Amino acid sequence: MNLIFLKVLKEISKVKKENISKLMVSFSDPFRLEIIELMMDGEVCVCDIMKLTKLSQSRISYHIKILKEAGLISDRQEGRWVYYSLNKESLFLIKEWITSLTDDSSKRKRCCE
Amino acid sequence: MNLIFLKVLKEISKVKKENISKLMVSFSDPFRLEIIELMMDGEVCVCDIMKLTKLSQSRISYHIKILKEAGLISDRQEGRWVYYSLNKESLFLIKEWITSLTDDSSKRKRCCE
DNA sequence: TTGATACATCAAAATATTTTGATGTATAAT
DNA sequence: ATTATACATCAAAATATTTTGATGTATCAA
Repeated sequence: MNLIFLKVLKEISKVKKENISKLMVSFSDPFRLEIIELMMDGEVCVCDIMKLTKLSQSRISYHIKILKEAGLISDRQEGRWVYYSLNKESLFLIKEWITSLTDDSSKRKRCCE
Repeated sequence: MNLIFLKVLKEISKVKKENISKLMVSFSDPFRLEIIELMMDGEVCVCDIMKLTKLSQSRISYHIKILKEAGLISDRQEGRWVYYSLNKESLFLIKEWITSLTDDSSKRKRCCE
């Protein structure tokens, strides 16, 4: 493995980490969690979310934007409506990352004196 | 199933949701992600984290506190040192929740007109 | 073409989180 | 007893996120 290859590898893991970070941020707001949970049952439009949560329209749009930029949801326009749904791949990415955290660690100590 | 039982169930799911929410918040900061990843390899003390990340001591303590309050990490004192490690159960809880998001949904539409 | 609906975007205000530097507490070594 | 180390806590400042209300754009129906 040469230096350039290692650099590329590092870059990839950095990108992935940034992905993870954005995904996690998108989970970090209780209203976004609510919206996400609504999407469990399939596609929803903003108007659905408005009815089911009593959040204001622009507030929902704001949170939707965060979710979209994190790559957690996809959208599909149909006439005046925009339908949003969860991206399974993103969820899989997170699950993978969390799994990597629990994978049998060496339990080595690093500390100090 | 009577009403009280349903109420209790709902309460439990609310508590769980609050747990999830806190856990997610604890993942939402890039420095906390770094700290978490350091713990993958086993226990670490604040001094380890200082050496490995160049974050200031009080800054690390702050983030540690967030992680602890979310129930994501445990601590164990040994003389002057405090060793922190990941709680596998919490990670499992998140994984479970994320899995529930992907579990085959009915794809029903709710919308509008 | 006019008006209504669905949603996005924007800037300002409100609110929350994070960082910093100082100080506090406990343990341990001299 | 004094000093040094490891870490926690605090209040103030810096920074980031969220909410609000107004306005903009596209689609559709009358």
